Amino acid sequence: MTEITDKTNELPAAVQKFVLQWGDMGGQWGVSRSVAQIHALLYLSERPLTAEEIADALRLARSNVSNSIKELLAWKLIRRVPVMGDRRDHFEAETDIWNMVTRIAQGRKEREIDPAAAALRACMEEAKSDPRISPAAIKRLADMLDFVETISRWYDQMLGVPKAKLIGLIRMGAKVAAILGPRRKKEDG
Amino acid sequence: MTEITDKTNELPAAVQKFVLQWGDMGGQWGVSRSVAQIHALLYLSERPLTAEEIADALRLARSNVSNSIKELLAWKLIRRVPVMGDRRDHFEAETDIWNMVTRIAQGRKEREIDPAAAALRACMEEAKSDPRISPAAIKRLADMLDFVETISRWYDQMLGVPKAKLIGLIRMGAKVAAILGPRRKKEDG
DNA sequence: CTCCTATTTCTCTTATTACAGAAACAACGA
DNA sequence: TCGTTGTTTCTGTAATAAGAGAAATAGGAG
Repeated sequence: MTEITDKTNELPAAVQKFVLQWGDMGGQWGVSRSVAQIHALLYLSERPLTAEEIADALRLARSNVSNSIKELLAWKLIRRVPVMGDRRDHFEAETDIWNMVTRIAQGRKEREIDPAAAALRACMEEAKSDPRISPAAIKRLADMLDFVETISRWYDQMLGVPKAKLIGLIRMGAKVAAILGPRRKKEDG
Repeated sequence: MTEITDKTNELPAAVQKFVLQWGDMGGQWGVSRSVAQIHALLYLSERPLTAEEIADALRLARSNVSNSIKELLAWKLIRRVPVMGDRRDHFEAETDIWNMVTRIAQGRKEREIDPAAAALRACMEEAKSDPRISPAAIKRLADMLDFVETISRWYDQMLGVPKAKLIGLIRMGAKVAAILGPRRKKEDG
């Protein structure tokens, strides 16, 4: 590598804006900024990039990129792709947004909802055998548990629906809402 | 108040566990731990509590409780209730979980999804007038924008559906999934 | 006006997290 | 056995967020 790092290789403004915005959004959710930024970059990249290209483009530490890539791979939001004549690893993003979100949804469910449900169940057990806990409180715990389990089940069911149908279902939202009689169009006070 | 603070007034273990767990979950989401804990406590409490009772039970600073209460009120997850013969404010939680989640969903949409969509639109505009951005990248940005807007619309529509019907819809999830032919029940390997 | 209650605001401390940068380690091919 | 590539681990640091505690403020009720 005898050539000097070329600073004119900077990202186009629009890409940069997207990367920053996406990274920031990631931060507000559970994801680290680096992870989200790398994902954004790969999502907009035409060709697979190496870890070093990523580190260079985003000015991140190589180690950070390595770990973030591992995380993105675990989420299956990016994949390793081989490139002819280059021994280095290259990565590209999943470009199908619906695949992306189902994967994220699945991951978040497993990592957040399921453990929460388990903890709730434990609370319930403990509460039932504690005379100090009022029946009302027990009922509320039960309601909560029921809710969480209902949602959990629903999540799984929806994840089982083929992508195309799910998209249709969501795009049909307006009709579903209308059929279910959201609020009659009379004059509302 | 001449009586000594009675340390035997501690929360039952099950309640404590719930409060801690809930507070922790809040942290993983966007909510501060205190806010989530206070909400958990009120959710299980039989009677409305004063800010000081809350501060005492959770060992939080009074100021912290005050601010957290304000936040919970803003989310409409708790409400102020008057108590006969006591000038102090008392608070109780919304106990209907479906109301709770619709309020949270609405809030998060306004605070997170809508701004993200706006930022994305801005990126799109900028990208379209930048010759360096490949058509492929533009397409991906467009896909993303379309997705976000679809979801945003869907959110609004679902929030417009009356609670009871929404519950029914979700509980029916299995049937919906089945009708949409998730994967035929033949013998799965 | 003067208690009592509640809210609000400040500052300070602590806890958490993200990240850089160095270095150790593993795998593989020439 | 070296050189290349990648992963992993460690340590320090900077940024952020949360919460404590004091103090100022506001509003009623008597």
